[in-house]
Amino acid sequence: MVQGERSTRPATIVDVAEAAGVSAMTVSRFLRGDRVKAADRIEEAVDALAFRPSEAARSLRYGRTLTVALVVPDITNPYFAAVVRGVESVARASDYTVVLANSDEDRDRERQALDALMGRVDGVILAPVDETDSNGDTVVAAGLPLVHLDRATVRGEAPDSVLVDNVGGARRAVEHLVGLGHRRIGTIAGPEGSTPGRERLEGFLEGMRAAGLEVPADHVERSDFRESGGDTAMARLWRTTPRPTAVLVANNQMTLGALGWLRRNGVLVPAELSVVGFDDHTFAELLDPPLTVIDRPMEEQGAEAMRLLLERLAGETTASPRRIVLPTTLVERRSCAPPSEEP
Amino acid sequence: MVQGERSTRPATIVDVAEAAGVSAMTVSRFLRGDRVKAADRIEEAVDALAFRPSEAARSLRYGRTLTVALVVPDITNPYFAAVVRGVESVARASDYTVVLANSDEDRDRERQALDALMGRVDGVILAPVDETDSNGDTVVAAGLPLVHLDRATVRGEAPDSVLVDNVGGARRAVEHLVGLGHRRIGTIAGPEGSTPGRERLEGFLEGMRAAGLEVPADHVERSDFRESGGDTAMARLWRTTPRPTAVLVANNQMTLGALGWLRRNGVLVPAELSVVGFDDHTFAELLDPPLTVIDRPMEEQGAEAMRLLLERLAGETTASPRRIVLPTTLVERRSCAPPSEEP
DNA sequence: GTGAAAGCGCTAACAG
DNA sequence: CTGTTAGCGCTTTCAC
Repeated sequence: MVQGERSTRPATIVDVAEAAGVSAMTVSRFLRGDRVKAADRIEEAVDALAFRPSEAARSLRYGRTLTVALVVPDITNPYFAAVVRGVESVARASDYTVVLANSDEDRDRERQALDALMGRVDGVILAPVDETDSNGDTVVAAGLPLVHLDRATVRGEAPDSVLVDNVGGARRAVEHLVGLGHRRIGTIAGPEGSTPGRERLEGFLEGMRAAGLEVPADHVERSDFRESGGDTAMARLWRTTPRPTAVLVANNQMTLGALGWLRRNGVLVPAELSVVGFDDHTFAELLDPPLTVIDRPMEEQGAEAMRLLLERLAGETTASPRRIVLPTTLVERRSCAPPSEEP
Repeated sequence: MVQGERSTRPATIVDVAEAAGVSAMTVSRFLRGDRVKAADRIEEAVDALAFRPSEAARSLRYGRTLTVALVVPDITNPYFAAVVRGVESVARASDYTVVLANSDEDRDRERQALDALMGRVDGVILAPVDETDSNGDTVVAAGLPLVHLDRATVRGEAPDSVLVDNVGGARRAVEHLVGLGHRRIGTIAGPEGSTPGRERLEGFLEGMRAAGLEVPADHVERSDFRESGGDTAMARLWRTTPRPTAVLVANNQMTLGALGWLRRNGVLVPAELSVVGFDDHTFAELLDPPLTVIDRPMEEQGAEAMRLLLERLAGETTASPRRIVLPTTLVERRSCAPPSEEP
């Protein structure tokens, strides 16, 4: 078949019916799996004409597209890649197809993406760029089910959501460091507007309070979840006096930036500074030293989100919003050690 | 609006027409941008009813979905993230929406993804998992235009494609190393089945031949484009005798793996081994030492692919397949130095 | 078992 | 400037 040979328009169910000498209805039944006398002839005709039912016609007829959208803020983040895998694994067992869209951590892109998808999908899994935002309302207003993933929003109706225990995870990291003897612990936190940013800082502060430790203002660095942000935040943190002996970094990308800065500036981990990252990463093991992190069930998070969405799609529309919170765990590697002697 | 309030079915163009006291046709014209007397009343009705035209009906009517698919083998590779950006930037200026699918370097997943997309999109940009594969035929058979990105295939009809000068880039890397005085240069190559895998090795061998240098068989490591692959390949390469004084690694992920191994094993770069990577990476600058790489215009590659696809979609179906090859460039950082004295 | 008719929501073509 | 008619490809009645 030659590229671009679109002259012969795609075969329709009527073409198949004629070729097989039956009515369109019989072909339709055959396709659905009903027992039909002319099965053989229809099958032949389908093959011969390379017939594929028109999705557009089906969608119009059914009022559904059998497609759902997954909108994430950063496709290059391995965390979201794992989420995609989880979503797809559940979707494969259903009738639904998943399409992916990337908002690039940008509110407007997110809105555009959602706008473009409305009408093409039956439901949406969204990891919102910003908590205070309400782009998800577009989806709800269109009458489509929405599931929030990883991040909640504070505005608008709360939809179903699948989150992780960020507070507990950050607390656990602090406890680990305190257990090693650290008393001056800093953090590189995420953006205020995002759930993981807010909650991981909360957990950090809770942990410190519980241990009876003070947190000087300059030991809390606000950043942006990007590598470059982690880099500059680390630079500032290192310049404080007294400087922390350990640091919790609130996501994988920023951790890489922070470690880059430390290495370039000859700071030894963990001898001079202990580091705990948030979110595991293929990278974490390859680093020198291998990185201690707070991990979470990533694929499972995606899978849960898809399950919730499927339930909504199946019609359980009256149930009140559900909120699933998955646990976080500490993965000990070698980036943490007892603090060195006081200078 | 309450989540799940789907009881009131979405408003149709007829609902709007009635509310505004005109015919459906007039509403249709208004929506298209034509001048219409009742514009105000229609606008009001549209807002009041939260009307959104049904994409399914439009698709059926037009015979087109105004959507294209981009199918990539690894969404976590920053290279493909950049490609996505390029594709989307061109798409935004057109009427088309882009949906993303991930094949995870798996032939079957690729086929499934394409199957699911047929009928939902008007065209496909595909970065094939394997050259010897012909999943793209599904697309062509469905009468849809196809553009190959980054990787070509050898089977089936050749579609339009956007590639880069892998051979030239790899050669350039070798020339750079030879210029520094290296004579024993090894390579960690990609999978045989993929275009970049094959071509980058070709370029490497060409460069060596041109410099009059021998390449012992054990200085060529076949790997899989993954971090873990780069790691183990580096281990093997380092154990050869005599070992190379420089190495070209055929993609970004494997380079990270190789560097991880070198660091864990205390091999100093570039003092003991010079390293050139393929594909730039936010990471390349953060590494210690910053990595010298062969770079290529990634966003541009995506943009070109989308441009080719748009042309096909506009109806230039007779033009013979085009093949765009973009240049690669050497980005010198600090991972290469003259070889140390012979032991 | 099978078929004929009707309609999902939208718009091109043809009147007015 | 506006409305009427017809039909995109499919499937759900309702008949036979």
